[in-house]
Amino acid sequence: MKDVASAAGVALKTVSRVVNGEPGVNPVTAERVRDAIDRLGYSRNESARVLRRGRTSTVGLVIEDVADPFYSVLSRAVEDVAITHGCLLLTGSSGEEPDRERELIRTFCARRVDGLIVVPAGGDHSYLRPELDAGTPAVFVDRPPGPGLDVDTVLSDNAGGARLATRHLLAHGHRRIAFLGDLPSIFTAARRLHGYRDALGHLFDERLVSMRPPSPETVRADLDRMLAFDRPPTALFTGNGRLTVTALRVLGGQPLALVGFDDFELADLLSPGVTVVAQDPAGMGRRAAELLFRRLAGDEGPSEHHELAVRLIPRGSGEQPPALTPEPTLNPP
Amino acid sequence: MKDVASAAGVALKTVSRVVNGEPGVNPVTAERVRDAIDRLGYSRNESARVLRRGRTSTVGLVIEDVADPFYSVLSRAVEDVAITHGCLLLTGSSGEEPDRERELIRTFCARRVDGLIVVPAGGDHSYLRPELDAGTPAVFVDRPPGPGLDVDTVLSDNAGGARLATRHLLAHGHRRIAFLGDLPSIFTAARRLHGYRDALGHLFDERLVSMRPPSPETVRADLDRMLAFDRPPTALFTGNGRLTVTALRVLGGQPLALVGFDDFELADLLSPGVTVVAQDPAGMGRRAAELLFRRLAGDEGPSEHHELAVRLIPRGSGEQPPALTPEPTLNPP
DNA sequence: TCCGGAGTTGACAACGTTGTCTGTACGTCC
DNA sequence: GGACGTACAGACAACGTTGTCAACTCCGGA
Repeated sequence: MKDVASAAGVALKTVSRVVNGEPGVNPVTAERVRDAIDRLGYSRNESARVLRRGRTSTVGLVIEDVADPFYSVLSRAVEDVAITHGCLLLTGSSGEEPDRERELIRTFCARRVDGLIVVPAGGDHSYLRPELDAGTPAVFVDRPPGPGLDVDTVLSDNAGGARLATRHLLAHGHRRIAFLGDLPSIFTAARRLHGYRDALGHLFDERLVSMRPPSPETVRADLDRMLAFDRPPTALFTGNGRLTVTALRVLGGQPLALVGFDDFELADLLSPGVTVVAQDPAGMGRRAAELLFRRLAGDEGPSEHHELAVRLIPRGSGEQPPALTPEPTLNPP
Repeated sequence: MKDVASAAGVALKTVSRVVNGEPGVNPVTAERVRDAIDRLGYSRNESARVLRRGRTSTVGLVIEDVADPFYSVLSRAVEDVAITHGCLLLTGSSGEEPDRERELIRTFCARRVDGLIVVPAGGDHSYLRPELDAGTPAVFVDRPPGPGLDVDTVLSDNAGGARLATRHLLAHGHRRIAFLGDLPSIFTAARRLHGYRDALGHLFDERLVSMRPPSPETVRADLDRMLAFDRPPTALFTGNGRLTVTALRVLGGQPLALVGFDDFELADLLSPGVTVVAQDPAGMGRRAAELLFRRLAGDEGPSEHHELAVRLIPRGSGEQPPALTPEPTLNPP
């Protein structure tokens, strides 16, 4: 900028004014400055600008894994909103590790992001307190923050979705409905278990529930075990997209009705099509980003807690009737 | 930092030394400083640090769309490499629009990223020249830059992969093999067309080729037209993942052998499984990032051009023999 | 007693911007 | 003719770091 100033024969401040489109510059002078800028290929140093002004026009996004379609769609939605506000997006994958999450947030804060959007992996976010008090707003998405932190949240109706799925299977005649979920320490998994249990009422049987990190081995073991029961499940409700896909691979044609939480590409092309409870990751990202930018614009209202609706998409796998099992005869009234 | 200094009763510079782990500080003093840091919840202002040191420890990544699995996997690989170098990743989606690509790169450069990784959308990148000359290295991934720019590239063996796919179908008895690709102005689409044509030799028939932006409508129209020919295609080679999926939807059980470029989740679960030529997006991201960090470490060697191998994964759809068609009888020797 | 050197510590400038304030020229109004 | 307002331009400090260099203390050796 100094070079531009001397090239144009004006003071530093005049160049600054031209670059920022501030009023009060003679059009002739401004033109001369713009010439010099083009000639020298000058571009403003944002670091210095940020240092001086205190705002970075940057938003930090912490998700579990960009490579997961759910989060990459959410991520894109956030980016699209950010761009309309002239903001750049810093993205980091926590890989479901609280330490990496914290490290990412620390790094983002050190770089003075204007705001944070977080899909939390850890259960304790008290370390965010100083940042929040310092005026850096945060929005939690998909899962709420640890206890004691009163921030905006955008969640899915997990329990409601699970109820929907379970009732759907009940309505198609199933009474023995298994549930595979992730660790109950994960908020969404716990909420979905709750909805499932709620919908089942007295039909709930804890032997038909398994909550652990999904892997082909664990899913296979769980399903094998359950299917060997006297009264095996006739339907399966899977608690997230990865589990649904893994279960499909493991089942390989077993006559088990299936409803999965989370929609996924090609669910309609499998045979039968896979009935799912679809969340709206793009909607969540958009909502969270809009909320964040409202905060950045000065909205000081009480923290907001949004819950986005989910919808059941019947495609075949969830509408199959119970396979013939000895169940009714085993349990005469 | 000033506050920390006065709280600990030392000079600014001493705090700086402690924060940066520089030697030559009395352990007792250092401890006192660390205490003060914890007490005040101080964290270094990276903007100021960047301004002073000239390096941002930031890398810019421009892709077409984070929400596309190919790019989100690539993106994650880049992030993983960046993190081992203590770098943060700025990501932006160009949406295949040259203007947005340019705008993103301009923004990244204004923020003084240390380096750029670009999946180019546009065909002209001469605007990058000043940045490159100024010492900001760039690596182009998936597609090369426009003419006249001599930078590192990491590409897939597109032509080889297309040859592989086409020969695979030929080997299974097909002689009428259709090709659906994206616009030939897109580098990868053109290379794949080239490989397809090369493998077909005199069997090439331009009426079996359609190259335009994929949408359900265009794909349906193209396939309907081709299947109505006297000698319709018995096999289809789709030039990218989106086209493969769209074609699968449109075909809905038509007896057409199929090989697709790009692997995708669940390709194995469809029936028949979808035979694909798989690229290695994670490998591309990793390779590009490693290359970039080598440049950042001072490697001044001539520009490198990596081509990653692809592999054919037979799953069923590409091994189907030609359906019975009048072809042989229509064309007696 | 003096000197040299190692081990610490601090003062100060600089990075490239922008906010504040001051200065100058010119035109207008009384 | 003088006071005043407007439009424009520039000087200077400040943002929060870090690199440079100088200074101070303490110790052992001459």
